[in-house]
Parts: sequence; structure tokens; C-alpha cells
Amino acid sequence: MKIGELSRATGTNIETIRYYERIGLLPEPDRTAANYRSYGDPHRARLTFVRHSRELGFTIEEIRSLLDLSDDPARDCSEADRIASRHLAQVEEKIAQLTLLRDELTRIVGRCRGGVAADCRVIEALGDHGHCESAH
Amino acid sequence: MKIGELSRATGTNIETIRYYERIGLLPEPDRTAANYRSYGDPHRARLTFVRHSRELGFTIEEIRSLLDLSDDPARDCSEADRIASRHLAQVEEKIAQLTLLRDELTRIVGRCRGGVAADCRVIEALGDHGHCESAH
DNA sequence: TATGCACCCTGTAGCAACTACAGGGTCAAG
DNA sequence: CTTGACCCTGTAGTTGCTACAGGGTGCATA
Repeated sequence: MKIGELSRATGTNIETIRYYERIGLLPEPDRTAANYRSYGDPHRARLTFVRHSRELGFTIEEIRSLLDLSDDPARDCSEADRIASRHLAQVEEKIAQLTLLRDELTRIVGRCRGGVAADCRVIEALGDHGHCESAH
Repeated sequence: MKIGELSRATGTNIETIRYYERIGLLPEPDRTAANYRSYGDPHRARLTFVRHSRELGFTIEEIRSLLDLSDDPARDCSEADRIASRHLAQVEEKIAQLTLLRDELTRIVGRCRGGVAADCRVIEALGDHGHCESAH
């Protein structure tokens, strides 16, 4: 399959596929006589793995480790679990942070009573951390 | 006050202060005879505004608009409210996304039973979107 | 007086993870 | 035989910083 087909099959931008190849996340595919990239099912599976992992928020380096692991079926699975667990912890931390932030923003937005900028409670709140209820 | 003092007073990296000046978020300060930047209270207040807004997740461009607004006290406050409300909506959207993601990751991590990579449920789940319960 | 040290300056390059060209080649249909 | 869709390489841009390299300044101490 050519790069456009792989792109459609996986919902990945063509430029992104070439980028993944450039950084060594995807192997270099064979080329046709016209120097077009030619992909097979293993490429598609690997790209699907990468995209799915990216959607779940794993970094490229984490994905590299996970791919290394799956390329070596005899290795112990615990590293995959460790990477995923650590990532889960980061996501939970991010949710906690954003929740504080949302509460703060809700308070700030709620203060708006219209009028001119000189009296704007939103602008006032942004300039003065003292109005905040939580650390962020 | 010199840049190091401003840095300590606002908890902002020196390089970041110079970066904000370069992109026009902070005005160019006066210079001493030795060409050192010399800041006053208005600079500190403006930088505090910027940092606080950044902590709340506003983009540089949003902050630019908010600063323009506060520089012109006669303008209507509604744009500030609009920017903050839109940002709040984005934060809520992000929380919702991350919550789905967290649930998916929790499911994936929970599947790990140890063993070798060939049988790894984590790696399997990453390679196959079909295991997922929600869109992400 | 020398010298160390903390601080300041400019300018440029790097980070993540793409995205967007510019400027060209290939191929099948009408 | 030309039009249009597709492909190629290489480079530069995005956001919001951060990290140098290579230099100058200012003050205290030996």
C-alpha cells in the first residue's frame, strides 16, 4: 500500500508518517520503481500501535520503549506495565491540576458584572494571585 | 530593580522575562549605565499578571488581548469575560478527555498479569483500538 | 592592584510532536 | 498530451519556553 492509503487506513497525516520514519519509530519501507514508499500489514499494525499510544498520551520515547518491548517477545512484560502505570499517574495528576484550575476559572468568570475594563473583576483577578483559593 | 530581583519577586526565570520582552508582552525597560535592565513596580505588576494567567493556562495570545484590554480602561469588559469563558470551556473539555483517557489506561494497566512481552495484555491493548470502551 | 565571583548582556539553538510549504517527479484518465 | 491526483526531499514554522556560548560589569577580598 502507498503512503496515502496507509494514511487513510490509520487516520494519520502523511507528513506524520514520514516524520515517524525519520525519527526511527517506523522502519523504512520498501520503495516502488518510482521511489514511492510501499507498506505492508506489519507497517500498518505498527503505526496503529503508535497512533493509539499517542492518543492515550504516551510520549514518543515511551512508545519507542513499548515498541522495543513488543519487538522482543521474550522480554518481561513488567516494563510495559511500569510505563503505563507511570503514565496513568501523570494523567491523574494532570486531571487534579486542571480541576483546581477549572474551579479557579469558574470563580473568576463568575465575578464578571459587565462594565469597563478599569473595573473588570476578571482582569483584577488575573493580576492578583491573592484572590485565588488554591495553589496552581 | 534588576532582572534578577524581578525574577525572584515574581518566580519567573530570567530567560523567560527576556523572552516576554522580545515577543512584546512586557515593555522594554530603562537601562542603567552598564546596559542592565531596570524595572519598576508597573513592570512587576504586568509580569505577575502574565505569570498568573499562564498558570491558569491562558495562551500568550490570549494574555496579549487581556493586557491590551487592561491598558485601555475605557474598553468594555466583555471581551475579557469572553476569553476567560472560552478558556474555561477548553479546560472542561480537556478534563473530560483526560478522564476518558484515565479510565482507558486504568483498564489497560489492570490487565497486566506479568509474564513475557509476547503475552502482554498492555501491549496488545495498545495495538488494538478494538479493546477500547470509549473514543479518544 | 589583582582576582574571584555573582550578576548582567546578546544571539542563537534546542525541546516535543508535529505541520506546512517549496519545488520537483510519476502516473492514469480523458 | 495535458490535467489532476498523488508521491518525493528538504527545510522552516508552531508554542512557550530553556540552555548555552561568549562576552561585559561591579563589588568584596587577598
